[in-house]
Amino acid sequence: MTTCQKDQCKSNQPNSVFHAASFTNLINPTKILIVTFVSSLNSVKFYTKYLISVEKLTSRSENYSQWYNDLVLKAGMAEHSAVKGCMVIKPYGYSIWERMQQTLDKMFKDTGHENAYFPLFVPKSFLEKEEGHAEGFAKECAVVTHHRLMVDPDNPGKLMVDPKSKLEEELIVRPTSEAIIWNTYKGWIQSYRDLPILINQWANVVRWEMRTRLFLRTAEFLWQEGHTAHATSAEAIEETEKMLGVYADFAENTMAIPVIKGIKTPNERFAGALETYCIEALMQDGKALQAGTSHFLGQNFAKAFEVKYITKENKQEFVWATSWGVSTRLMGALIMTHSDDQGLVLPPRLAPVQVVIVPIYKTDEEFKATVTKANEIATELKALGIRVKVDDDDKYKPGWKFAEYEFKGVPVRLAIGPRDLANNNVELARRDTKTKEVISVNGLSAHIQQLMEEIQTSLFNKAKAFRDSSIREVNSYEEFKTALEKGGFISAHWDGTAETEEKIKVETKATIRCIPLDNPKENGACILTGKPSTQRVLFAIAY
RNA sequence: CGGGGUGUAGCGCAGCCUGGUAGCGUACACGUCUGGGGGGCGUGGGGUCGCGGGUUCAAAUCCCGCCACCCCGACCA
Repeated sequence: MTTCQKDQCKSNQPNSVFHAASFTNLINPTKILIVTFVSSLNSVKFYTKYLISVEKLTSRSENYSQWYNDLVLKAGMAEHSAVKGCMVIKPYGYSIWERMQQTLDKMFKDTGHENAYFPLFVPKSFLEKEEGHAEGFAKECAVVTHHRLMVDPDNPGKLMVDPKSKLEEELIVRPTSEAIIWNTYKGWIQSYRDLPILINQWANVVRWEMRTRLFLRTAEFLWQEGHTAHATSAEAIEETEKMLGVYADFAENTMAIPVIKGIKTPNERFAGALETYCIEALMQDGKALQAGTSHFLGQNFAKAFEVKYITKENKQEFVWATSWGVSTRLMGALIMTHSDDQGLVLPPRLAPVQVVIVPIYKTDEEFKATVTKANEIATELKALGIRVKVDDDDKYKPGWKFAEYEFKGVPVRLAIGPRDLANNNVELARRDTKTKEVISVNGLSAHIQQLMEEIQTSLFNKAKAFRDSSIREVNSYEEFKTALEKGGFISAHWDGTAETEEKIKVETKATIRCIPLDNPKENGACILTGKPSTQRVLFAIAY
């Protein structure tokens, strides 16, 4: 029985990534290739084997969700692991994450933060100290109860949990680190002189989600979590807002993803926070994605862990806290913001390879000549700090390489053949616009350097135009429901109650994504209850 | 947890209904002709058919049980 929805596909596997393979005994079968991918970073060459499929993608209009999945798998970003809900981040995907990390890490340090590392395990008694926090995370925790295995006496060759190794107290695999960190801060803080503490941690966390999606929601994910301690409320709020600004800056300028800065409603707040600030992005399918959060934790954790300091006036005060984080989920945002039916589209600032040069040749002489020229150009580009790769691999044909680098989102491709050599030209192809032009080698590197900026900006502008055109103001519940079908953000009045928010969520699946920070005050009537409202909020269906 | 699927070569799949030599494509190896958008031809290697029982002279195929994963929903960054 055919359940796959793709046209003509006979697969009975609805999630089949490889549709063409289901065209039994027909043309265009699945192709999977091992290619050697070479990236040059700081003169060091990394050779990595990638397993890549080169068959066509499901189109976005056909099935957005499947397009996303196929793309992540086929572009070699990540794959499902043997562990349910956990993914393997593959070298190409990880190299993008590394670039994100590097940029963010510098931004954190430039704003006065230092990195540290805290334990993976949180004793259960720590987690339960802050009540709201405990309740919020209780349902999704991995729990360590024993510390030893033994050979099963009844089942040779099998292991069993040694019942004698039961822990006195269960350890929770961190879903986030507030508890263990604030327990630690207790020992670090006595006086106002010890404040502020501005620490970031790069780590993995585990949240036992019922349903997972590559990058967007996995049981284990990589992130950074900042945890700061301050003497005053005002200082902590300033920190919270500052880091939200860092996130917005990073999303927009490095990832080319436009975001809306805002605060969450009490319903959507982080468990244990007094205020949750967020950046919200809009994906191509009209669904919103929370891209980062920054929390003002008040004195909740200080009180729970009894973290006090002595003021200049020799008085005891509880410490004020913030925490903030972004995760590998941003990888999902990156893909769903820019990529198309031909594969990944990467902004130059994050692309592991920014320019690929493909020599085209028939004879050995032509090979030597084109590769020599390619290397000359590459040297010039590298001198300008551009990440460039010359693909002189003779195992693959030019056409294959073109398709391959397009799929992997390399921003610019140069092709050099005998014809170009004769005319001192190269063929330059842009991934984002899919345009090609033949241009002179003279002044090429400067042109490309400029082009990198142009592509970066162009991607952002394109995404922003889409986002801006997807914000719709409505003034009635009927309008609201109609607008929801189109996707995007909906700007509407809300009476400010959790009941109304919940009812709208149940009836329409839309949630309040945020109350934008720069929101103008405006009197109106709640779209559901008609009660007075002083400002619009942004609703959307979210990932 | 509810609903729907799938486990057969590295990957994608057919074969199962109607039991009888494990097959196709691709990838891989070698040869050869090729080479400006995913090459052609030829040869070759590669398998605990998810696991455990049962029926049978004989099980990938029929029966029972189990496991795993994927997709859709509720929960969440």
